[in-house]
Amino acid sequence: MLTLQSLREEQDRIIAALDKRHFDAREAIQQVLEWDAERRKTQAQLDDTLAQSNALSREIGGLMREGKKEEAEAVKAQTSNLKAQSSELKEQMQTLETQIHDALCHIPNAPHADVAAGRNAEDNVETFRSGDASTLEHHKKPHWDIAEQCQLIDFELGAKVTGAGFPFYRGKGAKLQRGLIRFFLEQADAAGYEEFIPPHMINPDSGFGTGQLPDKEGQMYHMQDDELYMIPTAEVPLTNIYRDVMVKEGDLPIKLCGYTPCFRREAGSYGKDVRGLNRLHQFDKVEIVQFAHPEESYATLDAMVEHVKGLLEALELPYRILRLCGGDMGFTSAMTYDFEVWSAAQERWLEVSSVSNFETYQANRLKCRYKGNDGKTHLVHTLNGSALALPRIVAALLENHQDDTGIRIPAALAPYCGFERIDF
RNA sequence: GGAGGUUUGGCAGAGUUGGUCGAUUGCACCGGUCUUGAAAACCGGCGUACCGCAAGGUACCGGGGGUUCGAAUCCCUCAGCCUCCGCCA
Repeated sequence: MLTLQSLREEQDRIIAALDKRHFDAREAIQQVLEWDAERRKTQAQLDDTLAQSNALSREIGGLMREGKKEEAEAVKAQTSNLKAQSSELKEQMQTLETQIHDALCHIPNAPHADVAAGRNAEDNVETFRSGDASTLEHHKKPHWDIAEQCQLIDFELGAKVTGAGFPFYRGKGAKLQRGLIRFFLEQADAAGYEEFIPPHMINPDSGFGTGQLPDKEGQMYHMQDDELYMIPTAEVPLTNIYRDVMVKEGDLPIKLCGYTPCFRREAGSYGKDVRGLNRLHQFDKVEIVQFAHPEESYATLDAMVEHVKGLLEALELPYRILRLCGGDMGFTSAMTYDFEVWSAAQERWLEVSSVSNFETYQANRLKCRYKGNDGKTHLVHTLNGSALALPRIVAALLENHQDDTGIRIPAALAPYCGFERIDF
């Protein structure tokens, strides 16, 4: 969430930035600032009351030690009024703090100055495209047909055993998954990201830390008996490693990566968007995460974008990069680049990666800070990106590297799969 | 799942018959003296957050709640860790 300090100091800038999301923050911010002023006033009163209580208690302590019991009793009588006062003030404080917190939780991150205003995906800005329109393939067999024909993925079996959106991968389909995961992890490793295998379930504190809770509660699978959530992305456990941690300024940037399955309820999705591998309830992804110095975080974002580019180049897939407009960005992000690969059968672009800088929005929830040269503590900037999400990559590989007799596995990937072709 | 123990500031480790304890001490760390430089020694500093222009105040000894004029110290509850038992990949 945004910091109170930033709301106080840069109210106008934040309101203007949030306008780019078509989020009118004027009223909410006004309200928060009012509550905050009240909170500060209340705290001053409370602190004062408590200070008086403490003074009397010390006095009583001194009198008791000297054995002046009656005098002590007399002083005790004075405390009851203060006690009632302070408990009332405490209650007021708590109410105000809760109100402020709840309100802050419902204000999205302020987009970076370079982010375009805009309502939806059509307003996103293409910042890079591999090749040009003439290099795009068309009229290919859709990946769901190939997956069935070559027995790579069994959607119906998944539907029987679990439900729609939980496919089985089999044979070369399974090996392709494993090969891609290893390929992505090795690339991340080479780029200096430390590999983790995190838990696949998280507690509510972690869900709050990265912003899934309370805003996206319904998107996660929830184990009610144990109050745990299935992770929607490795971002959540990886980023929460540094929840409530004071990092050393010299240790920044911290670079982590990890492969996990990701679980998403995807409530409300339907139609062609969910066909085949387009949208699944469980899918595999390698995630990269960085904790960066605020002054470096946009250079870091660029470096992460370059990393993902390298992966798509190696897979020889046609792709483009979009800088999302305000209206299409996630709640917690200050700037996001989406990567899309071409589906030669569906003849449309499929999102395979999202790389974001959250600035201090997550760090403020996580309380992940460093002590600067100035001796003060500052929030770090957090960033993450998919590198990469597998299903749509598989779809794109099957469709774009298709010829009359089968599928060619790109040379960079083949060693990880153990085969160079999938024959029809 | 059952029984017992335990949880203190970056780490180690005091403090549990409630009362100058936000907390002794050591290490680590930062600054200074000394030194050509370093080490050693000595001196000083050294938790976090909030309120306040400041002086200063308030809160925090795993989390939450309670008893009390007053709690790191007593009670309840939840969680983590350790030991033993049970069950099991």
